[in-house]
Amino acid sequence: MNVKTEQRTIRQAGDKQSSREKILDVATDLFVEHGYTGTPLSAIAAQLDFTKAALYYHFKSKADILSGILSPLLDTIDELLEQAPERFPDAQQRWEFLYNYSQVLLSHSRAVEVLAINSSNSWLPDEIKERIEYHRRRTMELAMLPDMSDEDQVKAIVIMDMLHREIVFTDDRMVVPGMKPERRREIVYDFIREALEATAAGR
Amino acid sequence: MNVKTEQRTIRQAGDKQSSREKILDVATDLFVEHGYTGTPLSAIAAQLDFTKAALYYHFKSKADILSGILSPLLDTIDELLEQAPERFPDAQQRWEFLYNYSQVLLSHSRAVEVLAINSSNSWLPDEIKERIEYHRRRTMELAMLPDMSDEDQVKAIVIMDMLHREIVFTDDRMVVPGMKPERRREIVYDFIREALEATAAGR
DNA sequence: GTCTATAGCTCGATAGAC
DNA sequence: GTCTATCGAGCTATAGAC
Repeated sequence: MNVKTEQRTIRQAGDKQSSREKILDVATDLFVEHGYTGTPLSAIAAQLDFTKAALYYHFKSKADILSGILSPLLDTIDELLEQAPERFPDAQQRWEFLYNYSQVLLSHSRAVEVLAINSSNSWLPDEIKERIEYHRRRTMELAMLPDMSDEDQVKAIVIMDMLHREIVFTDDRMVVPGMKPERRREIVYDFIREALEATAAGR
Repeated sequence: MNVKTEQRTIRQAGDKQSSREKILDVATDLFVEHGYTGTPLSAIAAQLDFTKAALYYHFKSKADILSGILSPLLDTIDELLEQAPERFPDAQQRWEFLYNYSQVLLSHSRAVEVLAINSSNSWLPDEIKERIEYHRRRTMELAMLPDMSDEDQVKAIVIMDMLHREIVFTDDRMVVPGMKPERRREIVYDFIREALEATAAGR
């Protein structure tokens, strides 16, 4: 009997999640808190009152659990990138894309967090590593406009990084006391959009 | 006999480093590449043609090696923070401090990288965790000016985060092809300074 | 100051009962 | 679908020789 089974995220009412979903949910929490290599399967099993062996019915390996967490995010980004043209001709269309991109990240913010916390990628399955590398390269390309100066390219890169960070670190860190998350997001998005538009004007 | 002992960073000519320094050097490389929990002591020992047991003459635990890597950085930040006033009255003095702060981070950039890569802090010794938390809070305070609006506070936070990121990720990622690191740094610093000054003007 | 040897444990993963 | 039981490997850390 395990006394300490605190629920770290809000589960569905009635707890109708499948075991697979429960495992992914708990694993996400632990991977964010202790990192992937820092989280043994025994910890995931313990929080669910499962045994380690039970996990292997649903996933073929520890890395497979990680893939299960990240895949929905990566799939959605793939879809978004497929719809995008080779390059955006103007700042307006670029911003629309980047905003949509940020919404995708937000809708999978837990998975984004897992990636951000475990920024040493060496233990990631190769397939996942390649997809992430492609996403990074492609979104950077799309953050650029034709004939941009070197200076504005650097700025666009830095601003894109800011956009990524905003998804991950709003909840608990670096927050102005008493400010609602929505308000903060609004301010940051405005700041990002204005800074990006300045790079469009300067070219 | 270990054949594979590639040197990952440039060592001093003549290899006059003490064993302690060698261990810290190699451990830094591996902690950045595979993370702290992802790096066994055997990997550190193997790259030095030491045995695991030999490491325990110089350090009392794995966490102690980590402390050895981080302490010089944390000590230097402590010194800088001791010299700072409670608050900076104007944007000029604030920027001077933040620039000095960035130079400190740069002069210990490998240690900063170790911290950034292992952003899940749960395995850090408590003493180190507390020092880092204090540094983060204090530098954020010092990035603020008196009577700043909420909006400008958020911007200052985001910009400070940008400054941190610039220290860590210049070398290998998100770089404009063919651009020298010095040029990039110059552009980013200018961007940061201008953005920060805008928050001073807006209050 | 570095070694061999090993304790004591936990890891990821598997076999097979129910 | 989850269990008990267990394997072999790898882990941190220690004891004690040299």
